[in-house]
Amino acid sequence: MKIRVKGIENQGANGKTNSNERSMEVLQSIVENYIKNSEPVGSRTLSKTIGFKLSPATIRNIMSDLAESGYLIQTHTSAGRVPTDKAYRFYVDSISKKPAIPEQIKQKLSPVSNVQGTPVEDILSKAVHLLAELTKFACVVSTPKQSVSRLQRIELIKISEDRILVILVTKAGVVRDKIIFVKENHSQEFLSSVTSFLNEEFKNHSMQEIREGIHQSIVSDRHRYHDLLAHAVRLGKKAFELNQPGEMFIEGQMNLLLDSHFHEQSSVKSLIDAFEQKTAIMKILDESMKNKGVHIHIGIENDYEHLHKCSLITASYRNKQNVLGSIGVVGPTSMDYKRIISTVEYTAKMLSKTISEQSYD
Amino acid sequence: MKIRVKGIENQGANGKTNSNERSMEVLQSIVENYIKNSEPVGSRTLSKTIGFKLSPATIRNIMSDLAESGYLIQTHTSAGRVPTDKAYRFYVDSISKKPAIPEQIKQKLSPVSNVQGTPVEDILSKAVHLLAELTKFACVVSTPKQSVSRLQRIELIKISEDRILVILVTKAGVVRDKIIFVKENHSQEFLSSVTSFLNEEFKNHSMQEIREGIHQSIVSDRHRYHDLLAHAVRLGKKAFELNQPGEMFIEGQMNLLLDSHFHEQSSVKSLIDAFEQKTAIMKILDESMKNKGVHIHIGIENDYEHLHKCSLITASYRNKQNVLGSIGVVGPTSMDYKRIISTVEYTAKMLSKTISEQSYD
DNA sequence: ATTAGCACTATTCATTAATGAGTGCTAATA
DNA sequence: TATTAGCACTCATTAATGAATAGTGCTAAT
Repeated sequence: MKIRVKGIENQGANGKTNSNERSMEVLQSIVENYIKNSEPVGSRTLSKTIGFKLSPATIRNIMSDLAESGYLIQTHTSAGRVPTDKAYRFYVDSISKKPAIPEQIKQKLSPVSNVQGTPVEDILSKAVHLLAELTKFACVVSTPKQSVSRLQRIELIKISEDRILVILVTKAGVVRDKIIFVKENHSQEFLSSVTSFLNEEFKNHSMQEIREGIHQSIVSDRHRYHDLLAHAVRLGKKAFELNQPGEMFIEGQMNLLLDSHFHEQSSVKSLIDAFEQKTAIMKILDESMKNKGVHIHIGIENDYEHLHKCSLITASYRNKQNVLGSIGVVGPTSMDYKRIISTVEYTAKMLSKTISEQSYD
Repeated sequence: MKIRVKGIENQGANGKTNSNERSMEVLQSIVENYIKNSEPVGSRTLSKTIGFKLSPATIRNIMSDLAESGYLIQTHTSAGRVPTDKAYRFYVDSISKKPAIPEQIKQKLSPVSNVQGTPVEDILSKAVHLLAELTKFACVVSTPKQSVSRLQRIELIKISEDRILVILVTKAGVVRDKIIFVKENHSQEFLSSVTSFLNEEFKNHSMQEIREGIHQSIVSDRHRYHDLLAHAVRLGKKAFELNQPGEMFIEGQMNLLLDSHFHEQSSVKSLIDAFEQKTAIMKILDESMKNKGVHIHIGIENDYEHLHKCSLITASYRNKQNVLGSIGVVGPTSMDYKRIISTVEYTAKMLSKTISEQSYD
């Protein structure tokens, strides 16, 4: 019985590097073929596509090994083979040089940077919309995290006897407004002094810091603010209380339903669930903010079960100071990784550039 | 040859009201049956469901007439018959008493009214989300039209040398912010005087009025504001310039794809297009603001071709003063009209109530 | 005016058989 | 010894067939 190299992972175990390199090339070809045609790829077809360098029989042997090591599966005996998530992972990791961004894509995305005085939300919405159009998959973007944003300016505006409008402008250029209810009927003059106190005290601090430090900081300044204090503490606390759980814009969900991989009823339901229950995707976007570069989650690698048939490609965007949020694509595991990865990367870059220019630093 | 009453429209033409009433009842039964089962309904089935009051043969005759008058079509010779859009229109128009809102629906929608100090956008988003959950179709809501909203308060805040943050608070409680760019480096004091001038002058006026009257109004007050004037005009113009084209929130698009009526590839594409190209739906929502009550657009009645297989049920919402926007459902023409109509109506009512309570009147 | 009866039609469903793409194994080959 | 050709085998897909079914339209009877 012949001894065959079983997997790509035990490379070098027996010096048969040659054979292993070939296996890798074959696997790459299979993945690319499947990505292109969405059909199980057989030995003969493959032999053709790689230019008859190997005969179908040889390829069969290699494929057999790859199947045994979990890179390929057969849907049934007489069918070709289909890459597993493990194969996609290998494929993605083996991508060395990213393709250049086609001029067409650059052009399509140029509206993202043609903005002046546009709220950050609108820029995000525009970007995610274009990304969906380009990739033909579902795309998501998370709005800047409140906790890390740094304060540029706060404003308290009395709009009725018991209501005060709070405007928070962050360094990133995000404007958040909310209305707080108060029992006391403060005068606008009083609010103005609280406003200027808060601005003086907390400008350039992150919301997180402010929330943690507000009580203490005000107390230490007691001598300067006398009776203003009690109210200022109360108002400030309410004003900086974070009420938004972190939003997410979604675009092009329906694109996924044109994709042949999601034609079954159950898949559709999974997808609906995944987008309804935004938390899972949100978590992945949040995770993606922790490290630089593009993040790739392939099928089963996702914790959330309903995303097991999807891959997510995400990248964070930032301004000069902070990482603000993430943008990403949700598509079938058999997506064209090279193209999608570079598109997401480019989009995130554009987004960062645009938002940085709008930031107050 | 027998002379038959051909359609429901020529009622009374020959005094055979009896026969006509029966035709109407049959048609209603057919529509309800089809709505329920999504399957062509045949004479025997129908005879059963109406309790054998009429024999299948009689029903066949009636159905034949109805088909000839364009209320029913057959997909093929040996199949039952399916209602046309004309039939749905007749059915909808013949609904006399609306069903009471089930307690369950009331309960589900109660979160809409449990809000205090929530931005109107969030209320709308919540409402449309719940509506989608209840109806299992796609739902849309338009944000309050800027032009009809009346000013509660404007605020100009200097946030950098060349940028001014404009906050517009409307009577309905909508807060709009935008950043305008200026060449002159105005002081905050100066901005404050412009602010109080604008507030004094334009409070309670609609944005429309303000935009039209700003130049004239300021000019007539020339004596009071001297050199403030030129700048105030410029700033005010920029501030009230409407830049948002009117937004729309969409929820539950994907629900439609679980519906058997949209299973064909072409239908799906149509839907994607309809939701991508928001203008068509937006137009219908806008239209719906002009008249009170629930509006119903059935299939072919829609101008936009991609909506020919959909029906839209819309209703406007308002505060005490103005009609603000509309909320609606997009579903298959064979939707359960009674249920959907009353649900939309109830949701719009809740929305109006909630928003009115938040308004500054 | 209504209904029963019957001939007719078209879909749907299960069965069957032919086709074909693909595999695995073995023996021949370079 | 690695590669390849050849062959038997498997199983999905497709088309063809026929029975069952749900429906219609017409005519004659009630």
